[in-house]
Amino acid sequence: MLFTVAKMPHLAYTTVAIRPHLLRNCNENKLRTAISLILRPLPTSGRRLSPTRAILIWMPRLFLIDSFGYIFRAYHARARTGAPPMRTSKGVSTEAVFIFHNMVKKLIASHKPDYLAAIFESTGPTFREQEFAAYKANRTETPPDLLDQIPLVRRLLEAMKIPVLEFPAFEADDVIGGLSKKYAANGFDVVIVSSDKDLLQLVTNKVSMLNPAKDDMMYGPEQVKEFMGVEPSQVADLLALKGDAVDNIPGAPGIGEKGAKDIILRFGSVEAALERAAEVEKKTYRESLQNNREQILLSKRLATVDCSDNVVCALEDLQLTPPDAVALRDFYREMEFFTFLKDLEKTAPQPARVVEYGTFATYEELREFTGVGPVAAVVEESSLGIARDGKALGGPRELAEALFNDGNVTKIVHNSKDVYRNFEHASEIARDIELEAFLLNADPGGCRLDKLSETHFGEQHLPGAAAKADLIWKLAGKLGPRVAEEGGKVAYEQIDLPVASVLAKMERTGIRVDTDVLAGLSGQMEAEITRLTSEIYELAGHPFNINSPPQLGKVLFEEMGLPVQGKTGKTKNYSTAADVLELLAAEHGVAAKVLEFRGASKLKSTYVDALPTMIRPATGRVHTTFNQTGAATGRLSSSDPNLQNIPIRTALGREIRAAFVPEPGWVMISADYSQIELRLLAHLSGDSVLVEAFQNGEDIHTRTAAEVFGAGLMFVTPEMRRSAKAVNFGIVYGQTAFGLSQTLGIPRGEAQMYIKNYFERYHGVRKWIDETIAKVRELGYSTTMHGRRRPIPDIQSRNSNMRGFSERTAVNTPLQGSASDLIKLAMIRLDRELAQAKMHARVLLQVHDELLLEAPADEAKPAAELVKRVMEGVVKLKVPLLVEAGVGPNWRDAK
DNA sequence: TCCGATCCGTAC
DNA sequence: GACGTACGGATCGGAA
Repeated sequence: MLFTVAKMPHLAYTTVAIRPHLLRNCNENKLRTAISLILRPLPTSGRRLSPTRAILIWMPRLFLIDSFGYIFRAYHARARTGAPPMRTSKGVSTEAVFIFHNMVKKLIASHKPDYLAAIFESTGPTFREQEFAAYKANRTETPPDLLDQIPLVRRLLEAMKIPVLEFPAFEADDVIGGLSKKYAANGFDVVIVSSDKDLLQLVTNKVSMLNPAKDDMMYGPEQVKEFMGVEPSQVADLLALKGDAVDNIPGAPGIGEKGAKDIILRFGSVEAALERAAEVEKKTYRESLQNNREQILLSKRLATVDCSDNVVCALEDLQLTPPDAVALRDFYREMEFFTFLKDLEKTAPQPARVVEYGTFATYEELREFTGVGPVAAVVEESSLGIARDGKALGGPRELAEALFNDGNVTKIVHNSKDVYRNFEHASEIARDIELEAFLLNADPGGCRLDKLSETHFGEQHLPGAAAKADLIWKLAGKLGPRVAEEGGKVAYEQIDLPVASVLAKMERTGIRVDTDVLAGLSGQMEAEITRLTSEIYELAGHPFNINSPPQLGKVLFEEMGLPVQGKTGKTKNYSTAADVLELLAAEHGVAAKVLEFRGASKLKSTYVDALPTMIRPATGRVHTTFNQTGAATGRLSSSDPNLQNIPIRTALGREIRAAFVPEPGWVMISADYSQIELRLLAHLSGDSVLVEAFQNGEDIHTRTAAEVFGAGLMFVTPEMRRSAKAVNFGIVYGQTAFGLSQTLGIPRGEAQMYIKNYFERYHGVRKWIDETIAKVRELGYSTTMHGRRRPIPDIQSRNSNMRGFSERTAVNTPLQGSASDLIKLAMIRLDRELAQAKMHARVLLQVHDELLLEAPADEAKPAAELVKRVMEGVVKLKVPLLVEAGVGPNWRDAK
């Protein structure tokens, strides 16, 4: 919390941190005075100082309300006076709610907590009751009319947006103990709001207690000592001896308040007192200590608050937020708290925007609404929702098509691609808040509508199309200005928004799959798998599930005694990953067979058998879904099915690509960028060697081999080129020497040498990497060539693992993300040019650096040339972009 | 019976 | 632990 101390012209602009415990029982005026004493006037001779004010910074403060304890005491305090209980006209008891509400309201007004939570007792037995059946047995039975008010208090807290914490088997005291210890250790000032003296044991320099029942008395360590006569840490010891009637802590018979205090002051603790009981002069005390050892120790356990890290709650959930004015108003009405109702209307004359819901049944009725200005729109299973400015309507889904086809209506949606996909003739959509949210924070998963509602309004939204449309409208108001101010506008307007309709077209088109080819492969693989299965069983001596890594691990490493190469991450099982099996292949034939089994099994289950089930009967083709917000770098992702990971590397896998075929009489065209990320690295870093290599049209891996191994270009062997290729890939991914040594199967020192040589030759790259990391560290986010941003907060982390990860991400994102921007731009232009040229060729898939098209055979040549021209000419870089395009009867052969 | 975690492997 | 970005199948164990 910040506030300005005015009228202190002798002070320069100064920041002071104040811990509340230094200024207990201090109001704002006293605080100002204190500050003026703390700050010394700065010399003003010679120059003017401005601005002349001081800013005080409170440490963040967490208030924990011992809710039930407070309600209970407040209720009985009133009952003792004999005053009539407070009830509504319908006879509902409201007194405790009223008292609690006043307390919380006053607390917020006078202390302005940063974080606040109301703690409740859990239902069910706590560990204290399990240990000592009589615990709290003396406590007055909770009166039923008080009990009935507990749910009302909870509703009040909900309306005030104050989080309620309750955990099974933990008393409120223990929850408070755990939280106060944890957050005090994290630099918070914790204030416990309670009138229970047991809790004074939690007080430290960072934890204080506020007693709202005693004129907001604030207890710090000194006040506790004054009040209790012992240190806060000795409060439990004190209670253990003197006992507590309310909680039915038995204590030491014959030792009362005075005796307990003396004993604790003298010995320091219960344990020490028991140890040295013989030294106690007074006979009753001495004998009580000597004869009641177990009971006293039990008492201490009962009186001690459990401060272990016992509960889980997210800090951000505890942040104090403004109340839900609408819910609060309704609640006040129900409780007949008319004064509060008036206050509420006074302070918030425009009580939270209330949505006016309505319906429409015909397009004419819809038109009345849409004719006025932009609308947020959403299509659900059977309904259409539209909204603007606090008005939201719901109607039949049948009218959605007319709405989206109507070019005169400005539409704002969440996920425009879906609309384009579902409505072929949809007019242009003005805004897509999913993409806006993604451009602001490239968090896959964080852009879903429900997530956005939670993030921006901290609430689950109502179900129903009208409410959803209202939510979209509200979010649009929040996100739009930010995209403009905070960057990402170019990427949004020029790339992500326009590419949505292109992607929708691709999804609608789908791709033809030759099921005969797949059926043939399936049979072939089945035979292979059967053969390998029996061979592996033979070698193992018995059958087992080869697909189960734990079972396979047991067979290989326990039964067959093969050397263990490593353990898996979480479960510490034997690793049976491919690199491990490759090492084992030298030891035992079974490893190679398992590798073969795995390969065939993977291909069969993931692709060969799965793809035919994904064919949509209506079109006879498979229609993937491209996700524009699925990858933090801005890449697309593909799912249901994923057509961006169809095999190509192995011969058998490549056969699967032969099953992707064009329309009869058409051909496949595949066009892919050659080394686009390395070309972008050359462009962005300006490294002279790299730039020159690309300008000269050299083979970049051969060139790198020559540089790293200090050989002439003519003397680079295939082996050297292979190593250099791995180095080049590693650079893009921020590889370490360890990673490279693993990839290449060479000693780490050798890998380190490769990397060292690389950076010596490509020193421009080294410089760019360093500068890129430095920039991300400064800004907190990474950017692509077109201004797409990806937040990378962990780059400041003290954890070197996290920091290293962030640094690699910081280097990789501009490369991967810019490449992704470029191919999306190319797709947008290609779509336009194909239409202008009135060609029938159409884009089917994008696989990061590749576009796959199908075209009538007679269009093959011009279409392939067009694709190549558009992709290569998408931007002008310091190095040329090269696209390799091929035509063929299927995907495999179009290369 | 369903769901999430884990391991593993496919793509760029 | 150690190479960036994804998606998905099989298994397994626990929750419903």
